[in-house]
Amino acid sequence: MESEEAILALSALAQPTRLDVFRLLMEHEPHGLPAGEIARRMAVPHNTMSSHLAVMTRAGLIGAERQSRSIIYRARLGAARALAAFLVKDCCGGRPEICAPLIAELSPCCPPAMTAAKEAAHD
Amino acid sequence: MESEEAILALSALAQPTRLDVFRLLMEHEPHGLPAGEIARRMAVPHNTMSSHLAVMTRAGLIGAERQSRSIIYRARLGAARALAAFLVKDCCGGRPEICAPLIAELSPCCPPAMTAAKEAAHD
DNA sequence: TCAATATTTCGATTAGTCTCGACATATGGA
DNA sequence: TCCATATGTCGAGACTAATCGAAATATTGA
Repeated sequence: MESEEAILALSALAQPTRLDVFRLLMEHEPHGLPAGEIARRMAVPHNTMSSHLAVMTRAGLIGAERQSRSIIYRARLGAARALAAFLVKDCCGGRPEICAPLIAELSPCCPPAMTAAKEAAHD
Repeated sequence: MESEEAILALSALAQPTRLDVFRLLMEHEPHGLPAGEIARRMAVPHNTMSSHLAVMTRAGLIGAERQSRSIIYRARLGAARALAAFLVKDCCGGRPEICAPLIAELSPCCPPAMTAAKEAAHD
């Protein structure tokens, strides 16, 4: 991920409504939610939400697909992962020891590199 | 990490100069760099840089310590890790399988669950 | 074709951010 | 104390983002 791309994603998420929308859409993976439903749940006018969704789409954080009259938005989990990786990647270049604790922090909820699907059922 | 705190960190990093400064300071861990040196390297007036550094400090991304006439800034790696974790944490709640790939993505550069405890002592 | 629904675009207002010159503060040494 | 160095604060101008009413665009079904 390039800096310019990261800046887009960071500014998209650096806004309360949009951050909440992204989290909402993450919760609704893989089905997604229609634009109107998102606006209703966030208690934001539909046109305001529309511009927020446009910002997030431009940043690559979400994707849209028309389904009859509705437009279904879905979180792009890969984008979140890429951004998270970007934030700690630099330090890894020369010194893996610096970001190793990140793995440790995430590992409790997501056992790394093994039968994650089964082992994590106790969560 | 709370949303409000995350928003502060995200907006702090959602600006080209500040993102570059953060990466620069990451590279210079654990020694840090004086404010003037940062401004010089980024080719930005010292007062402009001063306000950027203030924003980042307020967001908890960097820390400052006076050393004689200079003020040495250092990246707070824990903040970067916390932000990265925040970005993927929600999905882990119900479905670890969604963020397991993040671990996979970071693992190549940072072998997980190794000497993390020993190496992370200085952060 | 017409009306109802779902979403986006336009336009204007308001609020916030970025930048930098000028000035202020803090430190160390002569 | 006085000066040089290092950094921070203030204030103004230019730019950008957020919000939302009103109008425009798609889609579906009668």
